[in-house]
Amino acid sequence: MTNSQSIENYLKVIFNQAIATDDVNTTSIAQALEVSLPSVNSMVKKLAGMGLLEYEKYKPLKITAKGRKMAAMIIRKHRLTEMYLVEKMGFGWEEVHEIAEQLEHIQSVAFFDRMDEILGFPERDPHGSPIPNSSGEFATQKFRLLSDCQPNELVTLKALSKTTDEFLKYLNSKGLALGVEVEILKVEAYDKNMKVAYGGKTEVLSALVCSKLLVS
Amino acid sequence: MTNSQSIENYLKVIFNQAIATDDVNTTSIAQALEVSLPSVNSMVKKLAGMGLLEYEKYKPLKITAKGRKMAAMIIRKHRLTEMYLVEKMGFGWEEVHEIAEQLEHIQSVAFFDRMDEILGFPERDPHGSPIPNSSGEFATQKFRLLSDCQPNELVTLKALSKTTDEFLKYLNSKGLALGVEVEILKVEAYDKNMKVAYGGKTEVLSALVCSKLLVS
DNA sequence: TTAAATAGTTAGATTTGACTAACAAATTTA
DNA sequence: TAAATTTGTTAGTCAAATCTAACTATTTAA
Ligand SMILES: [Mn+2]
Ligand SMILES: [Mn+2]
Ligand SMILES: [Mn+2]
Ligand SMILES: [Mn+2]
Repeated sequence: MTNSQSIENYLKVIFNQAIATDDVNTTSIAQALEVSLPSVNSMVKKLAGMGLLEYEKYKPLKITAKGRKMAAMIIRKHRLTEMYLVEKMGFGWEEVHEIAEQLEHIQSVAFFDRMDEILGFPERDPHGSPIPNSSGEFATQKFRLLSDCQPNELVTLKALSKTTDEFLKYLNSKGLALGVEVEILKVEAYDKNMKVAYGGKTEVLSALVCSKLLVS
Repeated sequence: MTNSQSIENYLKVIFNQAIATDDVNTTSIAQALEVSLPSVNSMVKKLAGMGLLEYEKYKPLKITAKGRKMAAMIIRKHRLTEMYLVEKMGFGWEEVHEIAEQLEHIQSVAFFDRMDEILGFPERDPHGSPIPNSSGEFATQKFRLLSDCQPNELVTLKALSKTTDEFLKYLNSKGLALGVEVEILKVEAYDKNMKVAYGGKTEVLSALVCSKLLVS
């Protein structure tokens, strides 16, 4: 095999960080993957040798077009899997990430293309993140943070940012799901807590929660 | 992770060989996995250290109850996957083995139990091999070889032995599938070719083919 | 029943992907 | 701007899983 799981996991992290900040630093990769800095350093050299990154000592890393393409295909597999698990196998959105983290390394284009077909070529995964198509292209539409919205706005929950299974369980307990319409009633000046209304009830959401909800 | 893919692949091969011959030898493992004898030797010692095998220098290997149980769970994952790919994702029986070879290493009991449930707890995979249940038990019903049948017998194709994707494609081309009723018309004394009738036509099947078809 | 062939083992090397310890460069802060 | 802190690199080690070469035990055949 030319690509190990390890290589794929590094590449995916680097790609995701590159979306946010364009150039990427070693320490943040180490944190994301929970490995030591020297491990990152040596893998980065290998990835550069494979033409997936540009690397110069002490300079920030840049992902190449080839690296982006390859990363997009891994993310495609991850997100299609999550969507398939939720839509076709009855898992909850809080149960699928860990399974997808493993399935994304399966080497069978046909397997994922079949998932895609069965799902009707979805553009977003169960958490609202875009699913790259089989050419590696994907929606770049940006949503607003709920925490940037003002009182009296009426918005729709579209996606989540930096989600964890625990956060998803919290959202379940509050009846918050993608597509829910939320009206902002009041923003507390002191701590930015938001009083909101949705699904026929009112709730108070913390600033932390509001900063992870993407709306339009 | 306590079990690597490599460990799982060895254990599965050893289990399958143990079904056929009770005790297993190093060389046949090496051939099945296409690795060198020393590689097998060192892995066997490791598996013995894990309590999955009994190993004494120069003696045939024996799989322990613990080893059998673990192997059965891997085979369960493999065969459930094959069944799911065929029944729920529209793959042909000749397309699923290689994908299952990878998916069998996914560490999520829930994922495979959900497949099992969706499939209605099938007892056999698309090739007629028994699927262990979630406790590791499975049907041990033995079928006859078509090559052991006599003229004028009417039998049903139930399973395949030592199948490959190429053999499955050959069966497709001949319209042979599990459940097909086959009547033996004549056995050629010289080369054991069989003249058979099924699906409203007659065909001549070679001894090689007949020795891979399991019937009842 | 010895010799030849086969099967299994040991020793030592290699690759991959991790690690720690030590150090060097870059950045921040005083 | 010099010192302190943070970030990144190098060197060297380790474990897992593989290999080849050399050797030993067991089995088969002359
Ligand atoms: Mn995910
Ligand atoms: Mn992964
Ligand atoms: Mn198979
Ligand atoms: Mn496998």
